Amino acid sequence: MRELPVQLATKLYGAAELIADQGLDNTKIDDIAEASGVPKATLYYYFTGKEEILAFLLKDLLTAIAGDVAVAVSAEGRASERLAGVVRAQLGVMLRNPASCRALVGDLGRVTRLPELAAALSAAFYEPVEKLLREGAEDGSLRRAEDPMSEAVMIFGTVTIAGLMEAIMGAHREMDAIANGVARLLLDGLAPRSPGATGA
Amino acid sequence: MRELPVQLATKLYGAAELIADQGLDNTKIDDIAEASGVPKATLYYYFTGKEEILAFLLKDLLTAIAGDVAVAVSAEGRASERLAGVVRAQLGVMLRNPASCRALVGDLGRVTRLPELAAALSAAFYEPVEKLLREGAEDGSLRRAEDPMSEAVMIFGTVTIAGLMEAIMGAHREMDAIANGVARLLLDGLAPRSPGATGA
DNA sequence: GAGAGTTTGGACTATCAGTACAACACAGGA
DNA sequence: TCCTGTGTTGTACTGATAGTCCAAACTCTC
Repeated sequence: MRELPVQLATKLYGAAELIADQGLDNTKIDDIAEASGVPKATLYYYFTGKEEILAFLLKDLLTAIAGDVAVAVSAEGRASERLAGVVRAQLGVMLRNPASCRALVGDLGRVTRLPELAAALSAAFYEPVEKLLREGAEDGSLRRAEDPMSEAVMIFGTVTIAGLMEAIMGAHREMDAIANGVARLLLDGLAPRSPGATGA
Repeated sequence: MRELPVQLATKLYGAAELIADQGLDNTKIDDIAEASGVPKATLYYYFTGKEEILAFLLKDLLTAIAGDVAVAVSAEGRASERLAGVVRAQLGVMLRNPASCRALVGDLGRVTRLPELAAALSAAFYEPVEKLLREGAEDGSLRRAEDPMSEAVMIFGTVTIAGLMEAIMGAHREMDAIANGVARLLLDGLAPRSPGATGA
């Protein structure tokens, strides 16, 4: 992939929208060319194919995150506060670039888009866990969540990413070790337990 | 999609491997036919296309998760313990079906597979956050992590999924509200703070 | 104004997803 | 036994489109 002129890069952002809406392989190269105003021949001059175009867009997103995260990491204050800053930084970039985010999942989402899968996911995870969170508030073993639904989503995210990492890397750790790590993070958090030194 | 004979479904699992390795649209229908031993004409008799085949495989994974999670949720014990069980359940299914997991990401991973993106991700997030976790252990604002790398991964997962959810659903909440929710989960965890009622 | 790198239109090719259809298998019911 | 419906499969076909090729033009810089 050749060095990309800025002007051209700018034009490409519109393509993220397109890919987000249709999924990568329902999006024709000619569509991208038309939507971005960059001729197909030029696209092929810079990229080897549409995957590389999407990769460029995602890399761009990551670079933006990298930048903002770096700032947050090296800010003033205790680590716990800066961690909160990191969270804000990443979320900020993502919310400012919804199209790229949607393209990221959209590609995987062509499959997940099917309503039955969304329903399956909800039944498989969100509803049971949400119920669990409520029960935990009852029996006192979990704190009361102000938004159980979105906490259920985050829990799912945490477990899923941890699992994917292992599945992809080829599980070198014991399942129990992973599960304990995840459970500990979810239950106890990152703040130290005893000395009331909770950040932000 | 017609009701799928069990025998046929079984044969298809091999296809997950294929899709995981090559990504969905580098995988030809004819490849899937050959690898699974199910003739192309039969595949089209049951599925409308390869997306639906992948969707079937993922739905299968979700159904398995749903089953095991349901068991964990309705087990005996306090909610916090059962939550740990949920984590184990999901991870267990995922690690037992690495090919499907890889297919899930692989499709998105065709793009992420590019080494430069993996490197970008690492630079953008894992390394800075890992550093942050170490610093937190120093200044006492975060507990000492036994495996900062994998905690960094989980943190990334939590934030990313939360962000994706908003980006996809079309951000109806304020960024700060989301960030606070995420930060609170990450820092304090789900266990109640004051009464030493930590689960599991 | 020469020459290197870039940009573009347009025509071409090769590959494959998806379709069509006929033949076959095999059930159960008359 | 034949008949009918439901799966199953091979094969041949078509249409779309990703990706290639190339020549012409355009834009720099020296």
